[in-house]
Amino acid sequence: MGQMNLQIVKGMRDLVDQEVRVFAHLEEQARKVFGLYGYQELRTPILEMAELFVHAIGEETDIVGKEMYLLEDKKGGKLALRPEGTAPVVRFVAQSQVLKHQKQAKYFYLGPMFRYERPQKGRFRQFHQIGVECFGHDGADGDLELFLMLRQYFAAIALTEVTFQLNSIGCPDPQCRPSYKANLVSYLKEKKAELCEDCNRRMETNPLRVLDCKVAGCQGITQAAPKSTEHLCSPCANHFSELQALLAEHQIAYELNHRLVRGLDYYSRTVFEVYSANLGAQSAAGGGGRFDGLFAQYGEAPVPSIGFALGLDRLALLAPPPAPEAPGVFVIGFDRSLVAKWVAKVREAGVKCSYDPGLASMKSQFKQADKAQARLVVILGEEELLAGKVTVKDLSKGAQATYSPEGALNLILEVLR
RNA sequence: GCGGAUGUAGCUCAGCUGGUAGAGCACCGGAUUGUGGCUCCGGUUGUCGCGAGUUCGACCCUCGUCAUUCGCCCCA
Repeated sequence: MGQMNLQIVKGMRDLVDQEVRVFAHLEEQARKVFGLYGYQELRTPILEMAELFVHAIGEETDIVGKEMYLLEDKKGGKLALRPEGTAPVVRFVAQSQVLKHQKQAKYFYLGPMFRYERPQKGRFRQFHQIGVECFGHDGADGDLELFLMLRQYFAAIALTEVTFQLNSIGCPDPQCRPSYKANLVSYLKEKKAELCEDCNRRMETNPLRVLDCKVAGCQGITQAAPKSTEHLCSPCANHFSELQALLAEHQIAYELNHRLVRGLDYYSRTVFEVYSANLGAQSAAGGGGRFDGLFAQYGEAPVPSIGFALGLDRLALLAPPPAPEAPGVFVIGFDRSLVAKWVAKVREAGVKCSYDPGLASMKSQFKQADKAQARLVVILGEEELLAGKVTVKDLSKGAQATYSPEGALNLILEVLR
């Protein structure tokens, strides 16, 4: 047997200690804030029927076409590692029929998602999202609630420097998005020669996508393109202006971006993204929108719905790290059993405690205490052993004194709890 | 799937048209024979990503391969 290749799978990563604390902190704050708004935590499986995502996200999207992790179970059932969180939540709501006995259902979820993409800054094949979905209410005040909640959440994690971008892409009514799309396509066809190769392709497959092309030449053209918000049917137009009025009323800052279109097929009306610089090419830390038509795509009775997802890995790059872990005690000595006894005693008292199992030289043990960022050092040397006493040194002050065993423990509790 | 950059000590990196490797930090020891963090002195550390090729000789040149990273596509 040769040397095993002990290497993590491409696009996956191990999170250790501080990194885990950052994630845990972001999750904990989400639970707290979303809970205030009446959202319940929902944990869905990581595996779903592949079909679920094909219907929700759209057959021709890259996510379904080439980025899903697909596998078969032993009976040949086609499964997928979930590439996003909305479809599973919708599946749960439909399957459990919660809306049969309540008007609204509000859930948040957090956990890993999987897409087979080329990794780069802020993008991994296993990535983590925090998302929320609100079902059963179609008013603009429902949209507003998400913005209020996001604002509160960003404040809770001390995240500044983010901006909301907002747009409305209308609904499937023939008077609305389809008519706008036709309008847009005919405009784009006139400019065909000036658009990049990709955009010429997108014009056929997904014309709205031309709007967010990054090529400078295309941007110049799309700047002047017809805007979706100017071609909304009147219910959609009312919804959008109502939302803008509410945002103003609650002093939520946003930028209208008529070139904002979201990647997944299920969105309708309100779409928005959370932007930040400092994310390299991945400037979006999150995004969401309304998806009133998704239930119908599954052959279910329609349910007005809206939600968003935040990229946890990206938030972790942006948010200031949480407070470091509380310091503890380090026990130093030469007598194995005496050291072990004190270590146990301090830990049982609820204070973080470590020691050098090698019981190296005093100097070395002190260095380790410093490195472990201990606040107090319990010294069990020969003098202490003879006198039946304990010396405690405060590393932050450099001062030390000798106590009875009881006195030492009291001091530790006083300083560190 | 496509393009660019990078792979040398535990970490961050240097290494001159090719002559078989170095710095800082870290680690260990000493100055301080019971005391860290600062300072000074000394010491250890390498299949130079992997595999071929060119060459008297390759960390350096060629090709391949793997990995990382930044972009494109797409998306959180």
